[in-house]
Amino acid sequence: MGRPKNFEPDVAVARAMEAFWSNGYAGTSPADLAEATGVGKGSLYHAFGSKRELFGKALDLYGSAGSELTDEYLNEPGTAKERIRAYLVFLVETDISSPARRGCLAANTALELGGRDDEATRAVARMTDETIRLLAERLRKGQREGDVAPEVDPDAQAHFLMNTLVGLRVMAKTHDGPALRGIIDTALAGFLPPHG
Amino acid sequence: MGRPKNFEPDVAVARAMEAFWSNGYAGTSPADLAEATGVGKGSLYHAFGSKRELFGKALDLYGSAGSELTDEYLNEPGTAKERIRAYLVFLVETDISSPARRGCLAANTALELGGRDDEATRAVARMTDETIRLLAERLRKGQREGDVAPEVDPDAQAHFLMNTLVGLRVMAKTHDGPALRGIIDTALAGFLPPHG
DNA sequence: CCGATTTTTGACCTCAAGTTCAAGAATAAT
DNA sequence: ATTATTCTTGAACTTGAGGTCAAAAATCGG
Repeated sequence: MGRPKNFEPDVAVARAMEAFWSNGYAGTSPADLAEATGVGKGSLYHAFGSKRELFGKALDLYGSAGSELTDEYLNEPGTAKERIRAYLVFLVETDISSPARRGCLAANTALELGGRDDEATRAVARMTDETIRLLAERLRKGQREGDVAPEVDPDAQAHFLMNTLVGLRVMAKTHDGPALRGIIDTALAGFLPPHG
Repeated sequence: MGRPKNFEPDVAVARAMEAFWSNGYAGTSPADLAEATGVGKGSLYHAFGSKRELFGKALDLYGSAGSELTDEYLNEPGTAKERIRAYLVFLVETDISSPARRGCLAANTALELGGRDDEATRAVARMTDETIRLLAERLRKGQREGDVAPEVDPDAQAHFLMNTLVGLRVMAKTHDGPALRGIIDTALAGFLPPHG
């Protein structure tokens, strides 16, 4: 009972996520959030408690949407190397095709809040580790299917790829498509094919 | 003539840089800057005009100090691969040895201000390109001295290394020494030795 | 010592961030 | 209808950010 909500909390979180993504945590004010979600400031506080809690929900959403997307991308038909390349290229193209250059919410958060907000830092660490896990899993699948050399260490390689990915999304703020695609090529060149 | 300054502007900029580095641009208030520099708020405004201008000076200082350090590190005796590894290890160790985990001011700035502050974005891009230049130069020197294979493309490799470096400094916010050192190993493994 | 000039100091101002809250509106159960 | 409950709205509050300014202090040339 009680008066029904005027908005879908999930939608509001999704819109808030976009706002935080574009402008950072500190750079997004309650007024901005009200405008982005179409929900009154008071209602937002009523529903979510605080800006920080809303941000927490937004981060969670980003994490689950991101790992879903990663999973789908990596497991489409193709070799591990092909799929990983496609994934990296997709992220880079997405980044640079928008003039906003908002990059990766997780990386942005790591740099903005890292060290000063333990919970946010841990949330980012979890997302990162999840992506690393998906990459390592895909590499092992590649080894089973014979398109990744058995001497490749999937965990080490996955960590390295994650690092490359993070780097790319930061460099997307300052560099252009050709530079970024070149980096992808170089990063994947050291990636041993089988019987190599 | 006129009343002499009570402080060394260079020192104030250096201290301001530390403050911005630790807390970000938005996270550092004029009051914080006054405390960090030991200079009154009014004097800071008198001397530097605005917080943003002071930040500009701090960024410049970071850039010149950084490229000096990079240059020194890369050109100590040793092969290109040895020196580049030493450089990466040094940065990572520095990052994780401090509990503040402040990372790289340039990367922090790229993510905090990238897109929203053109001048800051360009400043970061310049620093990045300068480091890439130094790396490429060192690789060419390695080719002349015979410790880097001639088929290596110094520019492409330098871009890739820069990207790895940026990634490491972001991941230093969330991951520990062993993980980061492992990434360095993997990144450098794809680096072809001569005759190879 | 007297201006002229430059710097310091601290009070002051404006504005927005982040939050709270009282009053009213919408619903369901009785 | 009444009540209990939940949500909305808009005003209001507190705090600090970012910056300005007038007055005092320190220096130098004459």
